[in-house]
Amino acid sequence: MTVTLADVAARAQVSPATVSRVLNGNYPVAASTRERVLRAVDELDYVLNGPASALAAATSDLVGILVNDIADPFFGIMASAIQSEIGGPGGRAGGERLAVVCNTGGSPDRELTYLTLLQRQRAAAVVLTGGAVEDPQHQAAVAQKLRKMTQAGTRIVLCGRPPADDTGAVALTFDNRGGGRALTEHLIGLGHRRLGYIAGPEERTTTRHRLEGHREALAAAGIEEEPGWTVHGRYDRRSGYEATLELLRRDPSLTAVVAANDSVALGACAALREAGRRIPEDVSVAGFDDLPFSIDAVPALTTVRLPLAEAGARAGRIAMGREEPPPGGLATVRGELMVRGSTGVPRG
Amino acid sequence: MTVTLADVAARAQVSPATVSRVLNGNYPVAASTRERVLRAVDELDYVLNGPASALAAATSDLVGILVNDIADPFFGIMASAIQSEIGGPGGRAGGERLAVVCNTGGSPDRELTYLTLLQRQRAAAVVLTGGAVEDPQHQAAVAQKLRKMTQAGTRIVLCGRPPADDTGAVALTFDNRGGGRALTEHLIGLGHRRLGYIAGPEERTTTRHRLEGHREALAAAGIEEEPGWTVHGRYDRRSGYEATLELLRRDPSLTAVVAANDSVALGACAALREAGRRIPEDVSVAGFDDLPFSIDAVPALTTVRLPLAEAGARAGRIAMGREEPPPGGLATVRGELMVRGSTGVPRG
DNA sequence: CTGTTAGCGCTTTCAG
DNA sequence: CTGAAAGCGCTAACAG
Repeated sequence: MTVTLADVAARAQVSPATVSRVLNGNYPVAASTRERVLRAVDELDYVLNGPASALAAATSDLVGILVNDIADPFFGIMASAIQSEIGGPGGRAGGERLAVVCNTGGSPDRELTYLTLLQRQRAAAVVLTGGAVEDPQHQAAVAQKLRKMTQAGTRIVLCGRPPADDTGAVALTFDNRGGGRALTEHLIGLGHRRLGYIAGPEERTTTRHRLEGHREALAAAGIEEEPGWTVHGRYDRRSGYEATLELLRRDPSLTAVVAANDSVALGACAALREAGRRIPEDVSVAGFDDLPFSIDAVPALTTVRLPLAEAGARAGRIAMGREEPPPGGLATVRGELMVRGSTGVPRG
Repeated sequence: MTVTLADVAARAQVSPATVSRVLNGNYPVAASTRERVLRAVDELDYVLNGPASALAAATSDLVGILVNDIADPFFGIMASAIQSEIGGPGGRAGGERLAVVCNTGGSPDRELTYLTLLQRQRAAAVVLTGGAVEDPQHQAAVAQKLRKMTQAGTRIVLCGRPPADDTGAVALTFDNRGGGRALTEHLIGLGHRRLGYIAGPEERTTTRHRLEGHREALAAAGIEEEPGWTVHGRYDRRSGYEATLELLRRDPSLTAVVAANDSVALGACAALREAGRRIPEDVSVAGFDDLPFSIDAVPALTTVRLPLAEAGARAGRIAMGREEPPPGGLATVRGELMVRGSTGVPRG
């Protein structure tokens, strides 16, 4: 029924091995023979059987990209950059790799299952993006899996994710703590003393690091955080909206709201506006990430720009072995404070 | 070196066949035997070899999702919904399917290559999202490939993409033309007579249909479009910004700007504001899609809401054979006009 | 440069 | 309910 390599060989009057060699291009073959084989492939409309070749060669051309939320541009931008570097279709010739992005939805279980699926497929490489869940049991399970996979020859790169020790994984970490501190220092520098903070989900490394940076800045300035100034939520707009309403209820005298990321900040702006507060005259707002839409907010959002595309591209190259991993297998990627219209001097 | 099914069989003192049956759960096995096998799997830390089983079974558990731009939430939202329905990890038990999203970047070549890769992998199903490129040669190539894949047993669903005849593919199409018309009718109803239009890339079906809807509305109202009122660009913010500047240069008397999508509309707003035009007092702006950030624009964006998540979920279910395809293999999904602050009565 | 020869690790009849 | 046997379609030594 389906055309196999043997059919092509028969038609081209060569051995299966030769067909395999011209298809893989990793072995010298006479030009005339190649010609003949290629013609046969074309005439028969032959399609290589991926599983069969992966089985025989004991490797596959799959590269996995794990993301927490594919609908969030934060991950989309990284995924896009990673993928453009893994030499997938349209990339440089030869390596026809299938970049597969897997959406974990932030669920530890899914993360593990996807890792297993990728392990089953004998993926050539896997890039895990974004913050990790801090549950020790889960982290141990992931670490063990990563270890197994590196041992099996799969290259693992963490992009925007804290390092996983003893796993053989290369990590490009974002300096969330430093960024968070810079942002809050900026606000304090403007004169703010009463700052609300809308954090992400409790158990995420990203959440914790950004919050810690914020608190470091507060502590350094001798500002004591009052209970109720921090609210946890999800990394989305709606969460920012609701959290801001809650913050306003708890302490109407806040002069600034720092959000876990830009989407949350946008939700915060909406809530503030509805509550009749002007930005930044009454309340300053700051985000994190500097996603494309952040500059379009009115006023434009003060935020910390993370070089998502650059980091993703680098992760992709490292995953493909086309770039040397950083010394110690760990590099920290810094963010850049982008001061825009949403933050200003507090009133009064 | 690596643990194989035979090792598990030996350890559990059963035949490889039995282990296979336990693992696939599609065959009666005595509870005690299953128990023993499962224990052995655990103790040996066995991982099924995906390619080997795909080869032997002649099918795989891969489901492909093709998107034009993974960094664009338009696609991210659909991909996320599709994936949640294909019973991937975290979904209902049993089917552990690997949903792989492939980013074509809008390139016809990549699209074809990814399709081939998926074909190679003997993907169980493929969902193609978003507009198609209109080049006849490319469309023929895609159609032929899709036909081949359906013949080989791969289920194909088009989501937000026009139907591909005679390919056996099910299509859930967005009513871009109707949405475009409704939007422009709304503007005309407000009193606008001079409307600029920022279209997407020339060769996309989505672009053409939305533009046609716009022109239908113009024609129905007896408004003659002046040359220069339409500019083509990409589906991103920057493009909207630049196109608006161009539109303003060509005809400063325009009272409304209709954008190809919400991102473009945001760029248009930015350009307008910088040019000192108030929205909507001086110029009304409308988008398309109703992505999450659109409601946060100031003023909030008038747009056409497309039920991206619903359509994606349905496409996913159809791809998995869990929902009956629509009659004739074709369903049209309508958008809903969302009138918000960015459109108003023209001045004067 | 090309053919021959063994498998890769699993599933699946077909018997028991 | 379980085992034995026969490949699935390809690649990779190893000879020539």
